[in-house]
Amino acid sequence: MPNAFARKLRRFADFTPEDIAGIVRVSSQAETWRRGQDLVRQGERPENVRILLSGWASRYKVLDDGRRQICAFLIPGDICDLHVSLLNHMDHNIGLLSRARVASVPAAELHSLMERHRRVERALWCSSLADDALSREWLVSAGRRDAFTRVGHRLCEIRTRLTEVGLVDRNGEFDLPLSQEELADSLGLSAVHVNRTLTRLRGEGLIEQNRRRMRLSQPERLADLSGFDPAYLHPCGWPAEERSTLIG
Amino acid sequence: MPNAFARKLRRFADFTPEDIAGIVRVSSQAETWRRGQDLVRQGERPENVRILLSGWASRYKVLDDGRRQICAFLIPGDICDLHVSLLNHMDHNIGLLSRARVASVPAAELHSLMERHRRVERALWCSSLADDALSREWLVSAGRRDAFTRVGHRLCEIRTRLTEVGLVDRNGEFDLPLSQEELADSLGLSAVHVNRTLTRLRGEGLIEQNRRRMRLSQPERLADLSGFDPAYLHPCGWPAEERSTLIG
DNA sequence: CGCAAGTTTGACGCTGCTCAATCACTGTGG
DNA sequence: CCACAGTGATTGAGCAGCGTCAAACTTGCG
Repeated sequence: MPNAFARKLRRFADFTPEDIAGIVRVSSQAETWRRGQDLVRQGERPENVRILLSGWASRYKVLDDGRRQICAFLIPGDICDLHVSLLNHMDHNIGLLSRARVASVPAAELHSLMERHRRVERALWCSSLADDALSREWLVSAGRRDAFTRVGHRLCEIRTRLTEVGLVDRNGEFDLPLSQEELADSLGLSAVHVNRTLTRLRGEGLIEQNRRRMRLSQPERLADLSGFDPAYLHPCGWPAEERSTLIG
Repeated sequence: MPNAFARKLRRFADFTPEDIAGIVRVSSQAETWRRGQDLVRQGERPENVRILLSGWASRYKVLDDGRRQICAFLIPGDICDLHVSLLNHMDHNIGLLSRARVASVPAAELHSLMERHRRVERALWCSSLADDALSREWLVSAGRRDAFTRVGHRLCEIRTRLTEVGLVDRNGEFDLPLSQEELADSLGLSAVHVNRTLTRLRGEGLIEQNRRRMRLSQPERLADLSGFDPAYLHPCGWPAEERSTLIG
């Protein structure tokens, strides 16, 4: 599979080789960005749609007093903003959490791709819906889960998402390029409390870490303890029996 | 303006009379529902797109232990799920917070409307983007605002949304058909603490309530105190100077 | 080797939760 | 018309989860 973007979309549709070629063509112009840079800032009206080919990014907002809330993690294959051309301005920032390769596609080009390849269009909308579902689940965590289940649930979610794009290795290990503060800002917790919670998870034999590598030692048990049910990630855009009839 | 749905969409586009007629046609078949009924349940795959013509509804999820998180309020004119046909299942419930009139539109009919009236299609996507922005702001509240600013911010948001669809009267009063528990479940707080917070807001002369009528006595001050900036509601789908060139 | 950024740990206290009792309001049946 | 029940609002007491502050330690990087 040519690149992360195509790999991700394939989750939502059975593409023809022409579909794939179209996807790869629009996402071939990539630039390398550094950790800490902002792809887009609040209030801007970007010209292009950005696609993450490698590395992590986040949507985030900053309050008056400097507190920050990360609203989404973007991982390889994710589109940063499909709808750029419809908005009058960005209501949040998109910042890079690691070094990353980013493709920049003029909105018109993406729209024309969607016109010519309806399966691609459908896959893009599905992926956008999956993002909405993710966002709802983050709200449930922030609103109604305690620190322990919040952290556990988030780790399960990340592992599942990374698995889908082939970024979890045979041992179940994956790169997690997040500082504890960034994780905290995504969960609505303080960095100190995230630290204590990770320590506890480690102590209970649920996770193993060194450096920026992470492994969930007992994924099913952690999922159980933290109420993680991957259904909301919509692992497939539509029921298997309809895959062939609905597309095209 | 014929109905709440048309009134809402008009915010995002300059429609022709034919556009309006199309909108009204698809949303004319409405049924009355009672408070407490669920329009759609988690796990279902609904056939039709639902549109709220009057009354309030909520998207919500329930955790294993019975705790509930409301992820969105739907008010007159809102579409409950534009994307129903793309999903393999609902990842949340939609429940009615008050008696309501609900139109039920076959997905195919809505799609055909969108094909024939591109301004309507565009308005629908804009409204869907505005919902995403709302959802992000709820996450910011749940994650990073204290109880006082959380409640104040939510009240400002509700007032702004209701104003946009003409449901705030000359005195600034509006119907708020929410119990304190429902408000709490939307904010990630306990009902008791929401009660104390409302009492404080009342004590500071920021709000006035009786029964289910609400009035923000000093809207600007409350907005200021709670960090409410309506920009995220995307009051207009695109900049004014581009209204005429982008549509159609 | 040395600085900067990130992690870890402890102490302390506040915000917001839980439990529980009381009060107010609305609708119901006798 | 009134007693009664059920739902929601209000208030108090007690407490715990999590935040803040601060210091020590570790790791990454030039």
